[in-house]
Order: sequence, then C-alpha cells, then structure tokens
Amino acid sequence: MAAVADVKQDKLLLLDGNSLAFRAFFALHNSLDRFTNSEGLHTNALYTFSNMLETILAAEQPTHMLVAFDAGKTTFRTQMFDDYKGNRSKTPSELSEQLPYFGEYLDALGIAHYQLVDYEADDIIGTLAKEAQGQMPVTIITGDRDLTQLTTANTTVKVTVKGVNELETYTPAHVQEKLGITPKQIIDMKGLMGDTSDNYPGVTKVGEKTALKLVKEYGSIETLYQHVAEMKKSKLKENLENDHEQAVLSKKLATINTAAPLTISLADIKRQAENQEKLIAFYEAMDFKSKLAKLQISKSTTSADADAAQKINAQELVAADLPQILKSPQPQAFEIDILGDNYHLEMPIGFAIGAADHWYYSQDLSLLTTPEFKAWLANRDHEKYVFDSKKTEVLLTRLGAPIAGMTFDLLLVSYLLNTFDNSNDLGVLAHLHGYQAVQTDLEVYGKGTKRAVPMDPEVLGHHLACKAQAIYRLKTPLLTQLKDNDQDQLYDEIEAPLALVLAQMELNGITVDSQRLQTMRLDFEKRLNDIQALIYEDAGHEFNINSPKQLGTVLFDELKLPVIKKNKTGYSTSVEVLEQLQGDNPIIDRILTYRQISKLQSTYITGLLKVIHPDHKVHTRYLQTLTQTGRLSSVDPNLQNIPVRLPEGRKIRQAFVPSHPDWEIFSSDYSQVELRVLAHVSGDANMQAAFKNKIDIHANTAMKIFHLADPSEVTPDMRRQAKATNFGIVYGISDYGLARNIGISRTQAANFIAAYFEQYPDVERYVKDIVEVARQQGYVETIMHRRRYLPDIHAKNYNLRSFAERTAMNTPIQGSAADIIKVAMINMQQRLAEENLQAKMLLQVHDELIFEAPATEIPILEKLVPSVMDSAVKLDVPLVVDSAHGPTWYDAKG
DNA sequence: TTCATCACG
DNA sequence: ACGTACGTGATGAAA
Repeated sequence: MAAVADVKQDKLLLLDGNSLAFRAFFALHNSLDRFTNSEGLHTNALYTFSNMLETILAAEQPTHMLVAFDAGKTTFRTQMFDDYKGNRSKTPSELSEQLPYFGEYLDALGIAHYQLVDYEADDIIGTLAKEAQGQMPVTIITGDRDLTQLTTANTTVKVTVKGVNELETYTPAHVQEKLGITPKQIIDMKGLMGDTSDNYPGVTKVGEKTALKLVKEYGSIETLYQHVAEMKKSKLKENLENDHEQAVLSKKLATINTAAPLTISLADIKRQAENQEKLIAFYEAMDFKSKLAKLQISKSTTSADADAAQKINAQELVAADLPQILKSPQPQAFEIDILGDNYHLEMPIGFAIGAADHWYYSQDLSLLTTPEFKAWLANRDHEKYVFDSKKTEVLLTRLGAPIAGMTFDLLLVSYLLNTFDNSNDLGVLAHLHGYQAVQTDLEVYGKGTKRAVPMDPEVLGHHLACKAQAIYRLKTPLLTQLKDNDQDQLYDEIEAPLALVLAQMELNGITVDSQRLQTMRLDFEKRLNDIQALIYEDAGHEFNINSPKQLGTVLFDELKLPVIKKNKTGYSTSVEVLEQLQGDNPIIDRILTYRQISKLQSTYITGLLKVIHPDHKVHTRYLQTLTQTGRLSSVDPNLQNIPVRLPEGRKIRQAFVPSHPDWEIFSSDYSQVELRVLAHVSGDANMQAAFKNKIDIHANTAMKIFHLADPSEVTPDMRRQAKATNFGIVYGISDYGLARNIGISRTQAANFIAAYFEQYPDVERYVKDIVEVARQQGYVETIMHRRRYLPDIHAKNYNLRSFAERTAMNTPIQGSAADIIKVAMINMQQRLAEENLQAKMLLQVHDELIFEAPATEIPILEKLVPSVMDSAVKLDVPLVVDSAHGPTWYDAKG
C-alpha cells in the first residue's frame, strides 16, 4: 500500500486533534440538537471534523500524516506551573462524549493518531516536524496560533480563522510581515504578554503591542533583561523588573517541546489505505447518511449501480403518456434544468414531472409545447411544485409554454427558513434538510470547464426525476417549519408573488443605446491613452497602471512617496491612500482620473456592451435568495450599481432608454426609508416627531450633536457629518468606525454618538435590546418576519461576535426596508394591470423603482407610483416618495 | 481561484 | 488590549 508514497513527493501533514475538534464542535454548536445518532450521541464535532478532513486531504495530499491529541489534564507544564490552563472551562460533555470516536474514524481512514502522557498535542507535532526537517516538507493545521512558532522554511503552519473553512497560512515571511518578528521570537512575545486562555501571566500591563515592541528592540527576553537596568525610569521598567521570573516562566510554558520522547517516528505514520468496511460501519453508527450515500455513489462505477442506489421509479416520458399524467387533479412536482445560471440565454437540458412515486423525465422540449402540456401548464388549478419559480417561469415563457399555479417553491421556502444555506443547488439544500435521495448538480454535471450534460440520457433523467421527487417530498415538512416560524405570510404574500413580478421585469429587460456607449467608449479610450502617457512620463517608464502591485512599486519604491497603508500583498493604492498623497506629485491626480475612467470603461462600457441581447436590451437576473437581509441582488449585468454619484459616471445612464419612441423613463424612490424604519421599530418619539413634522432629519441630528439652538446654524458640513452619524447608527455604530469615516477624532465621534443617543433615547434602547434578542433566540427578524440567524453572537472571538452584534442591529432595518419595497412592487404590478397601463416596471435598486411608459402615461404614474409605494405598509411614521422622469435614465433623477 | 479595487443602496 | 461601520457584483492582475 506504499505505492502511493512511491510515486508522489513525500509530504508530512500534522493535525492538532484537540484544537480542531474544539473548532469543529463550536462551528456547529447551534445545530447541536440536529446532530445526534440513534443512540443519542452528539455527532456535530465528528461531522464537521470529517468535512474538514476531506477538504484538507484533497488539498494537501500528504504521504505521511498524524493527528495528535492531548493525553490528559496534567503535563510537564502543569508541573512547572500549577495553574497552567487553570481557567479553562470544562470541556462540554456534548464534546467529550464524541472524543473517543475520533480515533475510530481515523483508523478507518488509515490515518495515524497519537497521544503521549505528560505532553500536549503541540509537543508531539513539534517533535515530528523537527524530525522531518530535511526529509520532507511539513504542513501543520491547527486552531491555535501558538503553533506558528514552529514555522520554518520547511514547515508551514495553517491556522483556522473563520469557523473551520478558512485557513490562514503562516510561513516565516508571513509571520515577519504580520508581527515583524521571527517565528522563534513568538515565544518571547508570549512570555512577555502572557496568555489568558492558557492562563499564564507574562509581565503586568504588557499586551501584544508592547511585547512586540520589546521583542523587536531587544530580540529576546534574555537580552531584554540584560539591558533592563539601562531603561529610563517608567512604569514599564518597574513592571518588567518585578515580573522577571514570571516572564521567564511564561516563555518556558509557551515553548513547544520539540524533543518529546515519542514512541513513534516518521516511518510509522505513512498513510495507509482506507478500510471501507470500517468506514461504512462508522458512518452507520454515527448516522452520517450523506457520507454513506457518497461512499455508495463513489463505489458504484456504472450508472446502473448509481440508479439502484437512488431507488426511484422513473421512466422516460413519451407523448402517449401525457394524457394520463396531465389529467390528474393532484399537484405535480415539475423540474426543468439548465446547465449554467443564465436562464435568459441557455436552453433547458431536460425536465421531469411526477407525483408520489411515479416520475417521468425527458430531454425533448417539444413535449412541453404540445397543446395538452401547454394547457396543463397554463391552468392555475393544476398545482405545480417547483424549485425556483422565477427560473421556471422565465424558461417556460421563452419556450412559449407559460406556467401558472406554482404553489410551492422549494428554493424560496428554504431561503426563508435559513438565509445562511442559500445554495441554488437543489441537492445541497435537500441534504441540509436531511433528504439524501438526490445528488447535487455539482456531482452530476461537474464544475468549471468539465461541466456537461451526462452522456447517458438515463443518468440525466434519473437526476431530474430525483430532484422532482425531492421537491415533492420536502414540501410538507418545510411548509410546516415555515408555519411554525410564523413565516407563511412572508412566503405566500411576498416572496412567492414577487418571484413572478421579477420574472416579468427580467423578461421585459431594459433597452440600452449601444451607439451612445460606443461613442463614450471612443472618448474614454482617447482620454485613457492621454493620461497613460502622462503617467508613464511621471514614472519615467511604462508599467501596468491597473496592477496595484506595479503601481505600488512606482509610487512607494521609485518615487518614494510616503506609505500610508499596507495590505497583505504589499502597499495599498486605494482611493483613500491616493487622496492623502494628492499634491505630493502630479502623478497622483492622473492616476485617480485614470482609475475612474478605466473603471467606467471596463465595467460599464465594454462590460455592458457584452451583455446586450439581440433585442437591444439587457436582461439582468435578480437573485431573490442570496442576501442575508432580504434585499435583492442583480447580476449579469448588475443594474443596481450603475454610476450616479460622480457626473462623469452618471452619464452612463444616458444609455438606458425606453424601448419605444415617445416613451419615457420614470423613477420613484423612497426618501430615507431606513431611518424611517429605525424610527418605527425603535419607537423613538423624537425621531418619529421629526419625520411626522417633515423636518430635515440630518439637520435635526446636526443640531443635537453640535449643540446648536437653531436650525439656521447648521452648516452644510455639519449636516454632512450628521448624515454620516445617522448612517453609522443604521450600520451598528462604533466610535472608531464613525471617526474613520468622517475624519474626526475618536473622542469626538464618541461625543457625537452620546449626544445622538441623548436626542433619540429609544434608538439607544433599541440597539441594546436587539442584541439581547439575538442572544436569547439566536436570530433577529424584520417587520414581515424575515429571519437572519446569528450564531456568532455567542462567539468567543471578539471580531466575530462584534460583527454579529452589528448585523443584529442592521438586519431588521435593512431587511424591513427590503420587505417594504417588495410589497410595493407586487402591488405596483397589480395596479398597472388593473389600470390597463402600458407602463412597465423595469428595475429595482433597493429603494427605488424604475419604469418605462408612454409619455402620455407619465402624469398618471406621477400620482400612482408614489401612492402605491407610500402605502405598501403602515408604519408609525409616513413614507415619503420622490419621483422624476425624462427621455433616459440619466434624466429620471431628481 | 483569490485579492484589491471600486461601482451602487 | 482587542480591531471595527451594513448589504451587494464586476473587473483585471497574479497566483
């Protein structure tokens, strides 16, 4: 079985078992209850660990491998220091009950695991990594940053960052770049700063910042103490002197022992072959159905075996079957697939239909346009259960066989239940809901350049049939959950009807004047050439201005401009940085202009020209099940980020025109909808009064935070800063963030916020309460009961937790605003039909709706659209809508 | 594929 | 002592 090792370069992979098991456990801490086997054993850590391991093995392909575990609570470190790891809370019983099974699992995979009395996993890893130096490259994977001290030219340490999916790779260079010290010096740093999680003290009042400074200056703790007497008198010096012993002890504790008395060596940890039987037994014992299924699928080499595993009663649909199937009054599941994402361009590759346990599939699209199938599709009394009603609607409309009566959409329901699992792959979602009898599209069609329709029509047919069956079988359980969550109205009255409205908007598209774009393209091309020549002159040579790397070299190495900010690949050359360099050198202004034009040219001129259809229109796709807040997003092309703020870019909008002569573009937008939602949900009387009395909300805020007595004292700049503060509140403010955004000191920002909360006390109460709500129930809700789960609200990691807290504040606001405009869109479409108007709703840009209409209908829209929008929902404050119109989108902006 | 950058609300 | 605004998508460069 050593054959594998012979053909491949040797490579050692060392895993920190305890640390990864902890990570794995807490990654799915929230769904603890969903992961238990038939005997009540929790399996979440095992499951996540298994997923991690699969990813890691695929990526690393080691020839030698070991997973190291801690042996017990006492080690040589606890002998040195009683309280080592003394404040660690007890391992949760739900995790410790899983630990014994890790070994069993690794055995089945043919991977070595090891623990050693009196030593920690770190020491085992350190010792083996040392043994491997000069023999083979080593990769260490852990959740514990302390192991980065083992980094060498031969040893890479990868540390889990976000949850378990992302790894940060530490090489000596990366350590140097991040901390400014060598890997070996990490123990000196730890010695000085101590470690709260391992509970050793370090030197009083010395944290990471100070520790790093000292290590950079002196090199090591030992040298530092040789020179401590020479330091000038300070609190720091005093603390260093007092805590000398502690520092030395802490350094010892932080040092990984690379000479542990192991009873194994490299030769013992070659990877062995998987033991399929053991693996199956393990998956069965743990109830890992999806992993079992995958094993079966990967085992079966012929399609016949795969079909047998799927156990579905499916057959190819022939015309003669149609009357029999379509006459049934029972609801049918209907699934139609394309290979890619763009259902406006691609043709379907096949479809499936059926109910209960009779399934039919076909690649013959002409069946769909037979009179009987068309009649069945168009009849809303024949209920259809689908996955992605918008896609289905667009595809069938394009085929000339419009569909009605889609009463269940698995994709939409799944998204409403949990925005986090927002895959568009039916198989993935079905698995998440515990339904295994269907493969993912990725598995059947492949990905990237290998993506293709399966050669065997039966394989495709069965996959389609399995998908239809999954839709059918998941309907009842998911609708029950929806009802339990009090989200059935959100689905029935908002998302389901909205999908059809969006389908019409997408199908309609918006006309683009490509002549206009071509003219702009030539103009931009000339200007880019001119500026480019000047920039080359300034730099003294040619280079790629679009390359941040090359640009950084020119500005900071060659022209010696001051470095303002760095990022992980080198110098930052972002707008913020360049603006601070303005005046230093004429090249800066030229680069800023070049950047601006080149952005417009690539993304909005050539980018847009590429996606114009033969009907002279662009047909975006609105993603209805993507965002975490309930907003839509727009792709292919994105029509929600067409330039508007700068005059130059704004002209792009002149290319968006009506599809008929004598028509106009009409646009209406909500004024400050998010702040109004905040006034509503917080119940703040002052903020509500401002909106009810039509007071300029930003000026109102300015008066308070600048302590002014009269509105006339508010300067435009004060208003600008107040506006930023209002936004800050909506985003889940911090003084630092506000300070950075409007360029004031952090203390001043803190004062603004304090004054803000004084003026709007119930807003302060709201932000506090909503975070508490998130902690208590694990999710937050919008006014229409849209949910966002926030598992990180309990995270130990400050960053993750803070982020969750900010989103807890922001999501109900942004999400409720999204709810409101969605209701408005549904009502709007309805009213346009009722009033027999030719006007078409074309676009939604979060708080605005864009239409095209005959010029004669503009006066009607000017009344109708705002009235529909401002009455979409009833809030405690009025909703205000502004409108504008003109011959192009550019002109339809107030 | 990932990163940096920049367009929008 | 931490490291910070919320939500998106497209592009070109570089790996």
